[in-house]
Amino acid sequence: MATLKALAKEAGVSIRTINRVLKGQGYVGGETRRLVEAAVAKLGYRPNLAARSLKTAKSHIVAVLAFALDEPRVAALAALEQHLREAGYLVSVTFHFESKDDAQGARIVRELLGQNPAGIVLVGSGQHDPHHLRHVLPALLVPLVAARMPYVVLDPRGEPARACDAVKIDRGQGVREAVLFLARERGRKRIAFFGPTDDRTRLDGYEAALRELGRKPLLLAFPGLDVKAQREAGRQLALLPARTRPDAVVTHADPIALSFLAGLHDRGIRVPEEVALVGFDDRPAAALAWPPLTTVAQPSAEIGKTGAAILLRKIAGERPPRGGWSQILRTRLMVRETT
Amino acid sequence: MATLKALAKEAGVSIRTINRVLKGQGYVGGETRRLVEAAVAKLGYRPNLAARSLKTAKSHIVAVLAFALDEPRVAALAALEQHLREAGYLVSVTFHFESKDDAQGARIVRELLGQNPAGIVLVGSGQHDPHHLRHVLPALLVPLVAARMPYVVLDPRGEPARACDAVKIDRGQGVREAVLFLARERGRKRIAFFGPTDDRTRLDGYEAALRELGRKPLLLAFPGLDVKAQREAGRQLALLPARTRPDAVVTHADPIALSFLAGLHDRGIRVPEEVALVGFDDRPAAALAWPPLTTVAQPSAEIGKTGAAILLRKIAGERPPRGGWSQILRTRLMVRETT
DNA sequence: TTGTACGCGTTATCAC
DNA sequence: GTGATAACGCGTACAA
Repeated sequence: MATLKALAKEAGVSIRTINRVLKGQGYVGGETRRLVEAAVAKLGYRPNLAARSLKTAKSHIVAVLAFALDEPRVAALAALEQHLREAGYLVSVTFHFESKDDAQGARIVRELLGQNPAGIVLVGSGQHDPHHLRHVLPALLVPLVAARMPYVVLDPRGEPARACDAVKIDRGQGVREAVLFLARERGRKRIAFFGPTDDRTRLDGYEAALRELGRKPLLLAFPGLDVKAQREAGRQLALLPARTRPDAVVTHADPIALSFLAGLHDRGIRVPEEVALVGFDDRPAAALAWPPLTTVAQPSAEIGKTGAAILLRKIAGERPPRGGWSQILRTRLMVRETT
Repeated sequence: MATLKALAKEAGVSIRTINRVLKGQGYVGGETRRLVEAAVAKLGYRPNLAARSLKTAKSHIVAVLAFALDEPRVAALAALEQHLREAGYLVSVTFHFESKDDAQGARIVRELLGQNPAGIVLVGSGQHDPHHLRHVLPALLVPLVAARMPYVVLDPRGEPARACDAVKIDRGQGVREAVLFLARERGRKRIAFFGPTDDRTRLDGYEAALRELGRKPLLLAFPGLDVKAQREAGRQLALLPARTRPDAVVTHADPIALSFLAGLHDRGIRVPEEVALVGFDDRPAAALAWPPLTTVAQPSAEIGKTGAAILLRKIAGERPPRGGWSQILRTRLMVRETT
């Protein structure tokens, strides 16, 4: 590969001059400039980034540590990458999907720190993993903070046990809007919630909305993340007499909504006529369901963009703004055919 | 960050000795070794990878260029990353989702080459993009080959117009197995195909299976990738008299199958009793559909693993084996409730 | 406006 | 066994 020295020889000028032409700083004679540019084109010169990094003591790599990547997260990651690329950074991705082994996570963070990246991005866990929020994520943050490594967490899906700089989604607000939509636009009277109860973010929104409506919360028993059990829960709904049966169900996530929906179909309950249904996340499966699932969409592209912006400012050494770096983004209700 | 020099000072030995201890090559006195190890632990020494890359003229980065990332591809990418990580490489990812602009693709490849990565991985387009296979992908391969950059294409979803080293899926075989399963295990008599006809890979498998069965192909008119039109096609099926109506439909991909399924539901056609249905890819939406969709699964983890193996051997400078680097992997039929 | 020379941290060659 | 030391390619202070 061509080096600056070879380039200087080819163009018959000094390295310093080449440098000025490439950086576009300072004045260079027009003829000299043309000579240099011709040499660059001829030799196909590319700066050696390792040498540059060594000299400037700056890494041009931002490391992403991903604990789960469903489609909304991939979209967020793509947006993040695009913005960081425009700022001159290369994005590396390390996958750590089996989050059960806490020690391995620590090892991976150590390895990432060993790469001396300019910053680190953590992309939160999959759907509903309290263990991750309470133990895994906080443990990983400690060495980052200790090393003063600029970092940002993308959508931790809940409240981590340790305060951190993150781009968050206002899930409570999303659920609240969905409930109010069902009550006001669709005239539903008995709006239930189906999902884990140890994640307060969505439940708070649900309860807030019911308070606004002057109604009592209606929590369907949630059997856990087992798909078959969730489908069975949908079937059970048919056993309730139509008069006391919920006429709308807001769920914790799209997969949960779709499993529940399958149970409703099994028993011939008509959706949305008898029971309306709302998911959360707007995964591809939601739009492809029958009927297409109304769901609360997270602003994936904005998550990535905001995360990139925060990270770049932290890398630049800016002081945190009042209230800290974290930002909370709004969701959007995607109305389809289950409501 | 601690350097070798600081380490040498701390341990009271020369840099060369430190190096021997860290690399474990040559003999070092036991006492000296302990001294060095203590210093490493105390200063938290991490080798500067930029300096190492500069000296060894080897990059430790493998660049991935992704044109689309649905869940099966993310799984493949995760497997690829894990294997490359074990081999000491860092995986960078560049997203290029808007593949319409061919010039931008070329620019991104130029930029990636500018990073001087050890190798490059191309992760193929989304579902059914003939333009990508005929023009975009071949155009991107040219500079890679010209620069003698080790590369591998992960699952190009069809046959690119230009021969390339790739991990491929035997889609034809997958479709063939699905058809034979429907005929032999499920006793279906009129098995139709629903999907684009300009992609021969799946159609060939379909036709081969029907030949084996001594039957005539039955191609449903395909309206293109518009979801609503696909759903309408499902509705149209109801208009056919039950005696001539297909009793099974094999489709080109899961999203297409699910849109078609919605149309069947709209008209009250029972699945699988009246019409069986098979998808392709095993996306999350397939398992979450009602009824859960039988589909042909691609071996995502194996795709990633195989891709990593090929790339590592190309990076190591091995000569291509007889028949070239490319490998074709088998699919697996996931039998669920639509058959 | 242009040229020279040094140092970044690592690796590896060469003497001792 | 161990210690100096040169070189990788780039960026820039300093000199001309």
